[in-house]
Amino acid sequence: MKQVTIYDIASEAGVSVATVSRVLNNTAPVKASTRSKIMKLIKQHQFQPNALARSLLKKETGTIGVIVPDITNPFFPEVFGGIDSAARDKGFTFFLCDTLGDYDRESQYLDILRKKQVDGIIFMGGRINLAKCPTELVEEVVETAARIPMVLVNGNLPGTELHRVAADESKGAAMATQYLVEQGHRDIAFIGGHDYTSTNAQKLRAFKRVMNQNGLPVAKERILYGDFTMSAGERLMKEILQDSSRPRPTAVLCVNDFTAVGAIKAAIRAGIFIPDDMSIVGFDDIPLASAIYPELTSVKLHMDQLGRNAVDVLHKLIMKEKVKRMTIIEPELVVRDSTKKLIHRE
Amino acid sequence: MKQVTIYDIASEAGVSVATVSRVLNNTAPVKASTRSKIMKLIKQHQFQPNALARSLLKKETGTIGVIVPDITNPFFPEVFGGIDSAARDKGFTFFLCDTLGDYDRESQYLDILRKKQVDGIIFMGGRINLAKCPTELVEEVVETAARIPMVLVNGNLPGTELHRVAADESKGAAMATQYLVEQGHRDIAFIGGHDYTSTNAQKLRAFKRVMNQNGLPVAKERILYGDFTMSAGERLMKEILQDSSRPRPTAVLCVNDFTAVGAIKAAIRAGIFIPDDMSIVGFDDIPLASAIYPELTSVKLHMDQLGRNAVDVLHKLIMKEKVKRMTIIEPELVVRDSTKKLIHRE
DNA sequence: ATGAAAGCGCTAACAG
DNA sequence: CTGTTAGCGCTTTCAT
Repeated sequence: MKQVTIYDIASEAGVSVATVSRVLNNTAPVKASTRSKIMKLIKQHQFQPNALARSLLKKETGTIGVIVPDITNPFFPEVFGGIDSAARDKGFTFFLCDTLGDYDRESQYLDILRKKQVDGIIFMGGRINLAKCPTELVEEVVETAARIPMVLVNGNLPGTELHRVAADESKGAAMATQYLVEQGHRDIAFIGGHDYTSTNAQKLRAFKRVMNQNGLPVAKERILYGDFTMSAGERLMKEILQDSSRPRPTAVLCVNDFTAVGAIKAAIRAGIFIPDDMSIVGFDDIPLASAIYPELTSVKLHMDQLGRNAVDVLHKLIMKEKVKRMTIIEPELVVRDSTKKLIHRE
Repeated sequence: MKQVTIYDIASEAGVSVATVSRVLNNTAPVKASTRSKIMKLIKQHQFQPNALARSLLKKETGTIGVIVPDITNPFFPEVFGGIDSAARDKGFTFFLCDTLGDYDRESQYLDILRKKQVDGIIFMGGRINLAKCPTELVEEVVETAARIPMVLVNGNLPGTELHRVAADESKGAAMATQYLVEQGHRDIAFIGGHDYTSTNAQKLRAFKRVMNQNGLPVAKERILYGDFTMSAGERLMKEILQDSSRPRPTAVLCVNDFTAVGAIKAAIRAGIFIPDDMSIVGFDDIPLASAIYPELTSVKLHMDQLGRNAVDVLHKLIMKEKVKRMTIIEPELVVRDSTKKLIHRE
């Protein structure tokens, strides 16, 4: 089916393309009768102006590129939801770029998004979550950001001036730890993720700091590393339970909800009651957290707000308005049923 | 920062734009020395050809529009993952259009995608899941599909010739029901979704049919309707448990996993052990299903395959190759820990 | 092997 | 109020 253009409409209406363009964009007054004649033709032919041609000229596409490491991980759809709800009324459409955390794919997408002339980029995951990101990878991002407005969500590239929106994970971990301590827990384990990620580093540091401030020791055996998955949570919890060299911890802080859910499963399987025998805290508060039984106590990161704020910042960047470089979202500890005051047994 | 164009590269290299275009696309032989000179300039300026201009000319954008009703519902990221993995190597990028199940937004996106000249559309959710879809809504889709290759995923618009890829939900429901019956269950309830959705209708019909075939009655009180959410599952399970007019069913078939998870929670809270006191089957097999305790027996719909097959069909449509109008994905019953053989107590 | 020039469909001066 | 025209950045004949 041949694409109908503004020329077809114009000639059929007996006017010039300029006039058609004018009614299309309401960019100048058009005689009512001409206008309605044109409108009729537009309806009749189901004419939709070619956005490529328009964008080519206007140098704006109304499109935002959203880079995520794994859309299958509930964290990111939640953020995306926030992005969408904040940007759709501004008329933006989204390229969803799923990188699978692969740096090469990130690079490719950065290129593609430039070619496609997106108005802005929201970058999540992958290289911006590394405790130490290789210089070339940083450079790439910086160079793209020099040409296209960009905001990093929940990540960082130290040494750069990139705009960021992030949850205060360190504070969240501190809150959770302090809460557990106040519930009477003294022997708390930390089930972490990859040690080369900044999120793991931050949470672990905060955990240790708060334990310290409370005069509580953290044995080396109490720090476990995994890969942020449910099965890692299961495996690590099993490890903890099998360690017969010491009594089991009365509480566990997990690096994210997946890990916590896995840990809970392993515990229940081993006949340990949650929260009676052991308290468990997750991180992120993805929908899963309140879906399981017992409902998970978790540090809510307000993923939707993360998305919404990212759009705010990005939009200002696009409009060349002034924005502050860093936006912090306050986390919130959501206490549910997986944690409990410790009844000292002696 | 001024966008650098093919003209800048050309003039700086002392050649014509045609030559630059040729090295860019490898579309005709270029003298090695010229080529390398150009390449160098491209690298140096970080030149990326403007895809809009190219697409305007070529009449293809390498972009697919993916319409989903709710990216926050794990079902859709899974499908999207399949789409992505099948299409990215073909060089496609994706517009993710989240409609929130709102028909107006669906219409808008259909328009936007046409304007943006996408090469194809994958349509999920909303109007294509209605048991009876209003004619105007059907028309819109048909008209779009007349201009842009489109495939409907897990939905249908009866009376149209649109291409579809769908899981056999009816069969899935039949399998699950038959399985429960074979486990000795005779009093089975069905916790459904909205009665105006085709998915609910299909599953319910299959459920009743199989019960019938086994000579088992289905009391009216055993069919409950909700809205596919966890809280509906909770509420409906409570309702079932509070009905003192009859013994509680020994098994429950749920319209989806969310509902099942909610039902399980309500049951556990009421002191009912799953699966010992009651068997529960979910539908879809989203990741959540295997995350909870007890792990949920569920009808796996192979969401990723749904996505992959949709891309296959769409790609052939785009290439104007022949494709069959309907692709069925076989469901699979995944038996886990939420179901159990019924031990008759009398 | 390379260049000149004609568009792709649209918008935005500039005239009238 | 409306028409003419010059591009936006790129690809592609058609020459050379």
